[in-house]
Amino acid sequence: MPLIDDGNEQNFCSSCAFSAVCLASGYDKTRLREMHVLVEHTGPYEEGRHVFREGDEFNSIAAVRSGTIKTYVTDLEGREQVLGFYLPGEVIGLSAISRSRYPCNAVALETVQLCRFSFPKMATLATKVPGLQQELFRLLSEDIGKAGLLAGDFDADERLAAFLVGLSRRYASRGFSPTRLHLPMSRTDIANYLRLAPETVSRILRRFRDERLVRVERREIELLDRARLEDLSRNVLRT
Amino acid sequence: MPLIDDGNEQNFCSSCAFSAVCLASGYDKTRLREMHVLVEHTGPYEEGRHVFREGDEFNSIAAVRSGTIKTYVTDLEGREQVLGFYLPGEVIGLSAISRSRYPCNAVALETVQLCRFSFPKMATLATKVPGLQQELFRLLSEDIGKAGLLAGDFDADERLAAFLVGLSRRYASRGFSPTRLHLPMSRTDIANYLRLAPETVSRILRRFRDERLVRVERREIELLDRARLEDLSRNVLRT
DNA sequence: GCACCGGCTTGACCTGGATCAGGGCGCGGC
DNA sequence: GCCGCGCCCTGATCCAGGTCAAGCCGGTGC
Repeated sequence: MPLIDDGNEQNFCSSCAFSAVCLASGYDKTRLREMHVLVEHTGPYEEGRHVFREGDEFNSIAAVRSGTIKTYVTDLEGREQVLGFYLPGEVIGLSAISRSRYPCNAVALETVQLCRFSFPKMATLATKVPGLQQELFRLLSEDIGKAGLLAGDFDADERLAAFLVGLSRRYASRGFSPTRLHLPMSRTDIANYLRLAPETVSRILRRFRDERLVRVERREIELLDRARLEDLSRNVLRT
Repeated sequence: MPLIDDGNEQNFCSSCAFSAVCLASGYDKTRLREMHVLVEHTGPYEEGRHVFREGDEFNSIAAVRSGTIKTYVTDLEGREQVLGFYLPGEVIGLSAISRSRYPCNAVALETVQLCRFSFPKMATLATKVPGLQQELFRLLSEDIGKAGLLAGDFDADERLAAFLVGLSRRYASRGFSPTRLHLPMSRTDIANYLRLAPETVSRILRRFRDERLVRVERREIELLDRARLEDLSRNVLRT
């Protein structure tokens, strides 16, 4: 895992959430070089390969460059509980800071490339670059809110609609189509994440199709009536 | 709201989560004075009074000194959703950082006294006191995990047991009895927080009582069989 | 081609917890 | 004392979504 191109600003990983920060706030040549030292492009992680496992020592957070990651824990009866999906541009590992061990497993759903950041070095740099500290606080705080979203007592329709709209927005904010999306995860994973049975996801997707809200073909989904879906999910997503 | 006793180290608010940090890490007279400037003791907030409301501009986080705070949001149909309870020593307002507005309401359940910290000033100070930055990162990261706890698909028994054990642990870590506890919130609030109906909470509490797991008298609870309760809640709390 | 396998769908049935309805009890006001 | 009001408890009924069982469909190996 070589350190990345240290002289060439053009090649500085453009999908990393932090590069923009570093460039935007108090950016200068010296600091850019400091950033380079603590960024490491890793991968590819093929489908099914773990990026980290519960209990592993925490040392770095990572931005997804390409592919999709699923995080999950297993309960004492061995059942899996999906905690989240991470798309390109999103940051993984933040919940590990407090206990200095990863509290969950992270596995690649599709071939994944990562931008890995040493967290201790990052924190040190953050004391010198206020914008970076801000960005870290922001990312952490944002995740607190996100985690609570699915905790509410919403019915299955609301959950699934919110899931689709959420994905759509996340893809859209990264420049992908907000209406045609490819689901990188299985129905079972979606169901598990939403705390529903796979059969329920299947049935509701069927109903959404009958009501012309979506078009579904295997893992390709087209959102036909975003307004209605947004409406269904407004209690979950809080606009 | 006067700034607090600036000269006297003995009087420095002992229940504030951050004072300890400041004292532990790179503590010196100058920095202690800096801490004082950004700490403000506020209150009392009588039962039912709001500490902040959804949409209020975010400027400070606060440690609870005494009393209990409930946070909640209201959905578009006006129904309340309880997000959490904050006991003495716990920090409130962290989820507001990312959007610079409070994303929820916070109301006093019993007369509350607060230690209020200007967050911008706090962040600035954190660039000078690495231990403080660490502590902030830790607090934020911790909350990410906490929020996810109740999101799992647990049954009503597991939820209620986890609630009781969780409270017990939190009180214990602040020096209160881990077995005899006073519930500052109503059954309705507990039910709402756990995403159950109040009737369900009542029935399960009844059953726990019949099974000699707890003794219940109005809002006073004694945990009679902690081992069994811990066991019931282990999937939720993950030990 | 065919057989197998894993992911998905569909139907029939069951159940945990919500909902509805009613009643008790402690506390404050008068 | 008595009344009224919140809060809490309890029983009867209902239903969203889970579970069980079976079939489908596309992809892969032979």
